[in-house]
Amino acid sequence: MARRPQYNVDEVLTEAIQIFLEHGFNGAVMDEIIARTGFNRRGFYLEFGSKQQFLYQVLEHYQKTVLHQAISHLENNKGLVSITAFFKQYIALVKGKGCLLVNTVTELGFDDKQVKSIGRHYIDQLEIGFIGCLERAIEHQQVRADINIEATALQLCNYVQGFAVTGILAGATDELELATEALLGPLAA
Amino acid sequence: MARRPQYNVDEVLTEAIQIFLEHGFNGAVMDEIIARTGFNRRGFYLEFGSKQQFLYQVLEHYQKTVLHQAISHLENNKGLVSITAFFKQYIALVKGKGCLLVNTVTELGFDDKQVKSIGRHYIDQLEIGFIGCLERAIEHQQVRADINIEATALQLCNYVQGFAVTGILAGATDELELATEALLGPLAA
DNA sequence: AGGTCCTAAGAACAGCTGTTCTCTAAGGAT
DNA sequence: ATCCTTAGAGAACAGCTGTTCTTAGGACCT
Repeated sequence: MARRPQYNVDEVLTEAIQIFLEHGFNGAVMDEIIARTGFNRRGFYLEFGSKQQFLYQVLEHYQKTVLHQAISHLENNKGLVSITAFFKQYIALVKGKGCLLVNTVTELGFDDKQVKSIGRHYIDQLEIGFIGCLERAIEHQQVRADINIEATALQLCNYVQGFAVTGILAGATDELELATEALLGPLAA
Repeated sequence: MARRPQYNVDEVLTEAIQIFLEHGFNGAVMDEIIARTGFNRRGFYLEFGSKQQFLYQVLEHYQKTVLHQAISHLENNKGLVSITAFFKQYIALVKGKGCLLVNTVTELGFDDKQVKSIGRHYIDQLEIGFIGCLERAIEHQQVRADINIEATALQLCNYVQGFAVTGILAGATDELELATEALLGPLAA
């Protein structure tokens, strides 16, 4: 045996999230990725193969470590409370930064079918989570019984993507929180 | 005098919208821009100076010729009808394509302050339009009188940005229309 | 301690990108 | 018809980008 790697793949992926958020995929250059992740070129290509395949792993890491913090609330499925908790958490995650998944879809969605597919699965996951919570919320009479669950879930999904964009433009204001109140208020029973 | 240019700046800008929508800013290369716009390199740099300044002009053109088709409905200010018309038109514009302004903000928003500024102005413009229409709608008792106008306008703005993202991922389905019904329904008086 | 395997650092490379330059000829003015 | 300005096509260029290769040194095992 010989020396062991000094880098930690998880730390590399975490730092890469920041880099891609700042510059996009095509705007992020290998020199910066190497420098900021504390990686080295040889190891990088041994580990990931290419910049593009690296992106896929970063996206997966982003979903597991960042987005999951919000989505786990939906998976708890405690009705309206879970939805409210999801939005609160999600806003905290994207405020001032945006969402790496959304940014990647808007940048590469046409050229890269895999990115598009990842994006679709993400939306599906969200929709399923919302539908579950809405069903539970109706059971417990937390929301109006006459809402169309599927349409409302789509509405909420759409809303989430909006935050990802507005989050980049919104400064320190509480625009996002205000908008969420207007969104969830009318649903309540 | 001598020869006149064979290209038409408006046509060039219109074709460029497509190119940037497909590949993003950094992903769109000059060779394709030159080839598809029927432009020539020399004329391009005489006319626009650089790829980046070209982008700003394309964005302006995009707002004037594409987004304005939707926003003009808000400027009509006929209350809820205008808002409904806006969404219908906007969905048609971004379905299967996305929004160039949103794509550019998510790709370059951190590095390019001018792009960020353009994005902010766009959101402000939307918000003002929505507020005007909501005020009118309340006057005419088209929506519930107890809504918070500012918060609802923010909510609608956010929604618009969501469509820009979902529009890329949604295929030929009517997800977007369904979601809009769920959005505007609860507002109605 | 010494040998050996494998890592870190970065030089090197080929291809690409945005931009500039050259040269030819189109076409309006006279 | 001729001149002369300027557009068009693309060659040329410098700098950059992703990727590979070289080299020197570090750490684990015996």
